[in-house]
Amino acid sequence: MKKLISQATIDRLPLYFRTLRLMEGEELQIISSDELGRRLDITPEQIRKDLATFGQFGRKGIGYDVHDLRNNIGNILGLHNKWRLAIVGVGHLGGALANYGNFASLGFSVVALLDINKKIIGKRINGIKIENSAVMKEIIAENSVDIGVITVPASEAQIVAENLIKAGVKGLWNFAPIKLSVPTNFPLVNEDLSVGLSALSYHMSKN
Amino acid sequence: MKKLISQATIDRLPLYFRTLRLMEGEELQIISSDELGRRLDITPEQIRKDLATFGQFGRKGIGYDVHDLRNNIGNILGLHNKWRLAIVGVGHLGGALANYGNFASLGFSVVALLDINKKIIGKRINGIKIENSAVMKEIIAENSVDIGVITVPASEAQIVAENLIKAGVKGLWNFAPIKLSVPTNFPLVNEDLSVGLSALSYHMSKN
DNA sequence: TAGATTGTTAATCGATTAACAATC
DNA sequence: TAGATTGTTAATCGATTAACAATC
Repeated sequence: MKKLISQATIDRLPLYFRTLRLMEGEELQIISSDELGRRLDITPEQIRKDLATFGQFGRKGIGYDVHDLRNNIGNILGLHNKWRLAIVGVGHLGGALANYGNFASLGFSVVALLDINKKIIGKRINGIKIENSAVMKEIIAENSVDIGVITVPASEAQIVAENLIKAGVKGLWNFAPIKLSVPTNFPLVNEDLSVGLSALSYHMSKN
Repeated sequence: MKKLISQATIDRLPLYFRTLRLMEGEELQIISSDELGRRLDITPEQIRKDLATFGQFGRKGIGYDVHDLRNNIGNILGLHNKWRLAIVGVGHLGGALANYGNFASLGFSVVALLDINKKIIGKRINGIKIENSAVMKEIIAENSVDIGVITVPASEAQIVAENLIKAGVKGLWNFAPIKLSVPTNFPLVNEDLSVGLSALSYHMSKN
């Protein structure tokens, strides 16, 4: 009987993780749910409830050990896994992600780049050679890729997703603005920039 | 007495909008909530409920006119506004967004680029000159900028946000991984890529 | 008319908030 | 001890799902 954990809770954990890391940098030893909540504009009750989903990490009357809690949340999120990414579609966005430094500190590294554009195949970004998508299966296997990053046009995204799954990736990070069909429970996260931008437009229009 | 509309509903509207646009391309005239739901993996009840929040757009026994509904949703989202964007921080991500074509079709256009790096000030991306962030106020005013896009490092994001608001932007689209403090109800949308990536890590770790 | 489909009310489900005993 | 703070149960709130009358 699997306990179901809400997506809202899972999406807050990275915020806690990041803030705790900042606090470690500030040499803070102990933190209360109250202070953590103040920094993130999240109620302390919400934080305690989220953490209680996974165990008991604090001490009554005291608070949470910053380092321990950061470690525990990192483990819950699986950030110790050193995930290996392949980016499919090395256009502007794919190229930007290949260069983006923020993921490395969370344990993610880009190990392969794939495209179908002959003009850029063979070029290198950050030392990584852009390979032909036609040999995706081999590249994914050779580089032990865990996560496929989809930054191709929407029209190509579904077939790329299927090929990545066939090639053996364990999860997909999709930037193409389209609903992908994947096997039930296959790990997939969509980063749909136009949703956020449209929501911003909505809120601005009301004012 | 303002009726409160859930963020979940607002975030689904862009999905409806996009799908309806595809359907227009397919020359579809009429669509049911059932068919629209099938394409997006959303229940037809949910779709009807979302739409009912804003009015009555369908015909009983018939369905929705694809073109009309697309237009209505576009109006609700404020996509007729031709929003003008300024990107602050022209690194890899900022540069990628400056080149990104998907927004233009939704009515957003990038009209200004700002950075503090002397090495890139004066260069052009897509014909737009990178200006010095020191003259932000003037650039924002001259170009009638509506939306500030924050793609600077997290350490700079708060001050950039404050400067953009002072300069007169009406909304912020923030890519820096940090909680920004802005005036109550000031339109702000966060695109925190590390949240999605961490959630993906979580789901992959469970398997 | 019979079948299809919306718009809306009612029922259910799930997430957040409040309250508080335990305990440092 | 008194004050602080967690972990957890109960209460509330809000969002989704179900049901169905209206109607094309």
